Amino acid sequence: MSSAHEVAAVAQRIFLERGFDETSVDDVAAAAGISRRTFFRYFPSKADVLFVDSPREVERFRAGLGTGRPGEPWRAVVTRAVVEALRFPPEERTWALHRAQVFFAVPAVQAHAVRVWATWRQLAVDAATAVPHTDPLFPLAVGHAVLAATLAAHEHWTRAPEEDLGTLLARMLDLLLPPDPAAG
Amino acid sequence: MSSAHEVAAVAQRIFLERGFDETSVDDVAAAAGISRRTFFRYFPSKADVLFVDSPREVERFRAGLGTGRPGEPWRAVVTRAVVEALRFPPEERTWALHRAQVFFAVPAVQAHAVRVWATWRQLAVDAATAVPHTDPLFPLAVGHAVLAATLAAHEHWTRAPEEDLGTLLARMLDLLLPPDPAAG
DNA sequence: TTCCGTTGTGGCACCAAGTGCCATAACGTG
DNA sequence: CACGTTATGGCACTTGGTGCCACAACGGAA
Repeated sequence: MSSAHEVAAVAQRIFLERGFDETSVDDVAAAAGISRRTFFRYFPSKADVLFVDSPREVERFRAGLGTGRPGEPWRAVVTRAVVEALRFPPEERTWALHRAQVFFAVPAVQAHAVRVWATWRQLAVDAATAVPHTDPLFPLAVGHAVLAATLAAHEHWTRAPEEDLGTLLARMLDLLLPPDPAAG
Repeated sequence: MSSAHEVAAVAQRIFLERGFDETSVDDVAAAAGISRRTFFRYFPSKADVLFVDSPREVERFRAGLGTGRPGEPWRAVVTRAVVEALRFPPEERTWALHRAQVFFAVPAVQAHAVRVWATWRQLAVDAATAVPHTDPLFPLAVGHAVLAATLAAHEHWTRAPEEDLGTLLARMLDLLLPPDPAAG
């Protein structure tokens, strides 16, 4: 009855109404009809409520990075993987937008996202390591570029919600991914 | 006698010896000879101990962004500003390296750095806005690129401390800063 | 059905980070 | 010396987070 997703939905609604810092875990637990202790069994921290879908997105990113066709440029593969991983059905658009808005409004939430970012970055670094390159900084650069582009796209999206997130992601990646190392 | 810098020095030493999460604020306060309450008057949070120099670095970054000579490419100006802002005298190298190591080892510290990052990013975004461009995503991309390059350079530095941080920063910025928008 | 092991849940006590309030010590100025 | 200002310390309180234990719910085996 009270699955993690349902608790997350309740929590996100309250966060939007009252603010993240102004809402205690007890408030969320009470509103969701569970005990405080059970809340912390569902989510390792208060902020993690907003990242319920994260494991699924990470998994899709990992899967997408492995779908490169022979001869396909690595930038295209990475871009496709990111866009596919963060795609959502139209009915979840509002939910995703609200999540992004809370994210950029509350430093404490961004703070907790650091752990999630690390996973993304590591996947991108691993993928870039497989690309032939001479500069040893190349893989790390790709990893941080993926993160920066994702962040930047979401930030712009919260200010221009009518635009398409997938397009924004692709454009940001085009601006931020390092040039092809084979060219140098 | 017990200035903020001295307390910070004591704290960083303990963090290195015993670990950040394993050291309580009471431990630091006791070791520094001040009360717990006074500690929180010096630093807004436990993690902020590691960012004592941050305001000065931010100020140097801001100043550096304003030193562009006429005709000088914007990428060169940004790169110079970042490298100059994060330059330190040789005797502080060990201190800076230790700080970077604690930083990447402890997610809680990275978490708190989000606020500092926001300042850097905003300065870079403002500087990029002044550069003639057509793509509205350009300034945001520059802001996130500066952050990503700084992070990536430090991360690499912690794994290869014999290399020069300034050089690493410049190389990472060269990889991650968007191409000149006037070319497109 | 009863018995039993597993799992989900709640309550309780506890620790650490952070804050507000107030008392008091230190200090320069008249 | 008296005074106001400022730095410090103590105390109580809130909140996030965890460990431990008790108990209810559930499914399978006798």
